[in-house]
Amino acid sequence: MGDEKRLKPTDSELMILQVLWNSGPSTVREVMEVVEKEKPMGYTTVLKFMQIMLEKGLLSRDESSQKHVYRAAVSSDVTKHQMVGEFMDRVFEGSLKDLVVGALGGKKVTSDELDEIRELINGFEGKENV
Amino acid sequence: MGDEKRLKPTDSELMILQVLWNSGPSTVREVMEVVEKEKPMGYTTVLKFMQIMLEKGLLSRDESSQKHVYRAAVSSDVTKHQMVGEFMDRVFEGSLKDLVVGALGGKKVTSDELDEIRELINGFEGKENV
DNA sequence: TATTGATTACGAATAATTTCGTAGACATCT
DNA sequence: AGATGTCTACGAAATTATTCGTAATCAATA
Repeated sequence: MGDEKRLKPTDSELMILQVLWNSGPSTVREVMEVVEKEKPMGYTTVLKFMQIMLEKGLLSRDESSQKHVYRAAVSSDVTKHQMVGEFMDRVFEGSLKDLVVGALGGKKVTSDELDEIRELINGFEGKENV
Repeated sequence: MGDEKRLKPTDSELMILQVLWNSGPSTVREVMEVVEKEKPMGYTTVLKFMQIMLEKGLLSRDESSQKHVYRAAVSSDVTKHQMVGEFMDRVFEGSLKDLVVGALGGKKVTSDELDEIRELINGFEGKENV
């Protein structure tokens, strides 16, 4: 069953994953062009990260062309779920409620957002246990 | 108004803050004894962190006794709120809804927890703006 | 085939974080 | 006073993350 690997992508690694999740399989240059808008970063820097991520198993690549095409080897859903789980443990001692309080606290939230979340919660009711 | 300082306590710094938030003002040894249960760490390591945090303004201390007594200089609420804000931006591109989906996703959640959160959301209704 | 342009591979510099050894200060107890 | 134990200060090693320069490779093309 499930492999309990604990991924903890660094900030830079996460940025790259986000691009691949959003845009699908891409070359280093394509990733770099998107990343650069957010955070200026040389081509070889991005390349290096992606090579490291390949070794770690965060990415896979197609080398059939001279321009290697990378793709995320971990899913957005699973990775983000793991990350929020870790974060919740670390910052809110595992309390989902406190996480939500923290996210809402002091902030202006539109009632549309609240509605959306309410729906989510309701949609979850009933399937608490696998 | 408001100082827009972006705190980003490291993992170790957060652990120390958590102890001080939970236990109140404490000596290095007291903090160390709590921290150690979670993560083995030498006395001088904890001391060093607390000295660094003092410089950064995360802690303040009372030096009137030979055993310095440290206290958190940043509030739990504000710090955690900032942290979850940053996290939400970084991982979920700012979407509160996606954060909640991520936290719930694939997980077993008790209906008590769901109830709590529903209440929270309801309690928030109405005061969306300031 | 030589030149140009883009790519990957590699190694290493820099920076940030974590870790701890050692020295000196201070109090307590013989 | 001298020995012991606990404390702080300081510096620096070790580790992890970020950054990029340089060389080698490959393809298109002049």
